Amino acid sequence: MRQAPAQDRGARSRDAILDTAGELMSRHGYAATSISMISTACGLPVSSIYWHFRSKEGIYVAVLERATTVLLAALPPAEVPGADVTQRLDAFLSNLAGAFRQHPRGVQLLLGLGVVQKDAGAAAMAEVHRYRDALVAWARNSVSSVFALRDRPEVADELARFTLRMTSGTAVARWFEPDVVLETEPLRVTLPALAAHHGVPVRGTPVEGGPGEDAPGEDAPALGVTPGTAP
Amino acid sequence: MRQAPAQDRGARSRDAILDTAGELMSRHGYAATSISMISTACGLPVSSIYWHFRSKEGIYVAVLERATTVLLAALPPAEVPGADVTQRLDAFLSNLAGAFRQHPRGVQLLLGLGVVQKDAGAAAMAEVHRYRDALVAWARNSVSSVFALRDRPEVADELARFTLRMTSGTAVARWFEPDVVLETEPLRVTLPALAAHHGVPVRGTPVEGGPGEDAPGEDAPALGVTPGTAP
DNA sequence: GTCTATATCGGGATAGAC
DNA sequence: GTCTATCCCGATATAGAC
Repeated sequence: MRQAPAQDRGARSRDAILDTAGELMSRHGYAATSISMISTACGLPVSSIYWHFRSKEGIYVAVLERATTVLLAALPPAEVPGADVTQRLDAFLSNLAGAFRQHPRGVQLLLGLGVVQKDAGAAAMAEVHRYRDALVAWARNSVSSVFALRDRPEVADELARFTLRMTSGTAVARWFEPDVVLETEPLRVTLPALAAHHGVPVRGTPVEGGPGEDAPGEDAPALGVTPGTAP
Repeated sequence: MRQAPAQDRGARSRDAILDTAGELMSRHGYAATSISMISTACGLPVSSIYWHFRSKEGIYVAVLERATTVLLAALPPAEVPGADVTQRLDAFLSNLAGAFRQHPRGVQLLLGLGVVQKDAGAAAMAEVHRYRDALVAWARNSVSSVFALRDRPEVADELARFTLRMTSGTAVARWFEPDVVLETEPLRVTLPALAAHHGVPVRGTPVEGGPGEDAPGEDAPALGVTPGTAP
């Protein structure tokens, strides 16, 4: 039987195409990434690419789909195990930063960088919206769990938007300085401040409720990053 | 003398080209914006565009240059008149949000959205870096003035980066929801929190110092946008 | 499933009349 | 300064042998 090896080779080619396409599209954007670039980068001829995918838009959709799968697998869905708010927040931010560090291209693609409006067809844009919304929902559920905001959906929404905008901005900065990572410390400070500003009780943060500790501390709580972010 | 009208017409054509090119490039990105799109959008034939500008890259550089001029004119350079930290912060954020609201395309272009890496040539990328750096410098000087950080340049740098990343993220969000504006309230809350976290004394913010007012006010101070932004 | 070869179209850029 | 007409190349996509 030679069918199995052939199928295997096809699947590996498909993966290779998606790998290089994701790399190139996240770096150059959808419009600036040509099929020939993908072809020369991954070694396979153009028509093989068209055998695996109907069109350029099809490649893009497939890249998005796989990036979503990988990324959502890397993001524990809003369980946030810690008992303390600070611990849960650290776990959440650690997950976010870990995903950003390990799958930066996926983050860039899912946040919609790389496409601008009608570059791609309507179907592709709809997919981008879907995946982007999925990320937003994950962030909203996570912060809702971190700060116990079941009855304050507006606050959860604002905190999630705030977090994702910082993430987007950092992804943009990565275009110019590839070494940039998502800094968790500013978010660890500002998210509780935002929550407190909306009247959400937050323990261990500089809010007027508990005057016992006046100094927030120069050093962060030094909670170790949660292991297990890398599957 | 017919020279004056002719020159005037040429200058107006040049402006029209830059207007439409800036609009299209900020919406579709550099690579996805074609000369023919610009031609049909502004009415002038392709060769007229090439008479005014050497190449597509030349158009892009000119668009960036003009956006920088307009934007930096709309941003009072780090004077920040208020006596109180809160007042100065409000003025700063009001200026930033006003510029974002009135020149969103310029902000998008200067922040580097619309180009991804080597889309344009090396010269254009260098220009993007220059202009982006100018924006960063403006933000750093502004926050330095707001929080009196002459002797804490590191803190000024972090606050400026934080602010511009939020701005970048908001600009990205504008691709998907064109109505999105730069929200000043989260920044008004989080910037003092970040400053306080670094040991910078901040008066009138929800830090343990002054518990008199806990609510900074739901409504914005309604500081008028600076006039004279549109020449 | 993979390759060579090719059709077709649109992009950037130029020539030269007016 | 503006227009028409054109060159050249690269991009998407397809045909058909292997």
